[in-house]
Amino acid sequence: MDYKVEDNDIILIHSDFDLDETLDCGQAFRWERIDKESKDADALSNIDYDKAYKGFRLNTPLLISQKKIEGNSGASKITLHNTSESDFLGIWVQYFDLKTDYSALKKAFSSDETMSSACEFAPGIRMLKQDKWEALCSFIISQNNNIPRIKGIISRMCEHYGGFPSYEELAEETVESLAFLRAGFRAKYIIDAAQKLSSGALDLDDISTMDLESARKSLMTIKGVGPKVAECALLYGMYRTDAFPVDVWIKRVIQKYYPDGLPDCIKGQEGIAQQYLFHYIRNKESREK
DNA sequence: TTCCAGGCGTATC
DNA sequence: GATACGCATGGA
Repeated sequence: MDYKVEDNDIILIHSDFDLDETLDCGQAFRWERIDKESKDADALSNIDYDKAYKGFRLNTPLLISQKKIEGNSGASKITLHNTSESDFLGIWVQYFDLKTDYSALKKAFSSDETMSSACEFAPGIRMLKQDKWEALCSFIISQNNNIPRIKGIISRMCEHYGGFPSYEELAEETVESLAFLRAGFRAKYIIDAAQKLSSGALDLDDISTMDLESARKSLMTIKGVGPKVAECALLYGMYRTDAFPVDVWIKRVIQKYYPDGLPDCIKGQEGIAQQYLFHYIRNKESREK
C-alpha cells in the first residue's frame, strides 16, 4: 500500500479503486458526489479531478477526489484532502480496505464466468469497512426500502443530531419523537436496537468476536433484524467477508446464474463477491434496456 | 393508479 | 418449517 503525504493531503495511486463504484453502490449511504457547479466544488477549485465525494465514517468527515491517469490502464490518482497521516493510517486505511489486494481477489473470482463479468463491469469496487453501529442502524433502515430513500432518512437523522447519533441518544427516543425521520415502520426497530445496545443486553464488540452463527442469532434478537440485516451488519460493520447478504437483487442473481449454488472460487470471500454481483445485476440490466 | 424498494414480524397450517 | 400477508413512505 503506497501513499504519499503532500501538503495536507494523502495521495494514492490505485488501480482497484473507483469512487462511483465504491461509494455509490449501496453499501454506505452517507457519501455525496460533488457537483462541479456546486458550492462544495469551491474547495476543489485548484484541483484537477474527474470526480469527488464528501462523506463520513461515523463522524469523521472526508473529501476525496479521483483523477484518471492517462496511459496507465485503469490507474487513478486518489486524493484524501485535508487528511493527516495519523487519520489516514488510523481510520481510512481500514475503511477503504487498503491493505487488501483486490487485483488478486478479482483474479481468483474470475475463474467463474459470471464473477468475471461482474468484476470487469465494475473493477473499482471495494468493500467499505464501516463502524459497527452505523452499519447495523443503516441496514435496519434499509429493509423493504430503496436506496435514495434510505439516504434521505439517514441524512435527516444526521442533520437532526449533528452527526450520526449514538445508540445512547436513540435509546431515549420514541416512535413519536422519531416521526421527523419518516422512517415508517422501521422507527420502532431503530429504537429497539438502540435500547438493547444502550442497556448492555447486546454488545457489538462481543458479537464481532463470535462465530458467525452465534453472531447472527445474537443480532436477530433485535426487532427488525432478520437474516439479511444481520448479514449486512456482519459484513459491512464487522468485516466478516464470509457473510453473504441475500436481498431481492442477489436472489435474482442466484436464480439466474447460480441455481445450483455459489462457485467455489468465492469461498471465504462471499461478502466481497456479493458486492460485485449486487452492482452488476442492478446496473447492467437497466443499462441494457 | 399501481408497483416496488439491499425484509421482517406475525398468523396459520 | 413453510408460506402468505401487512407494513410506512415515496419515486417511477
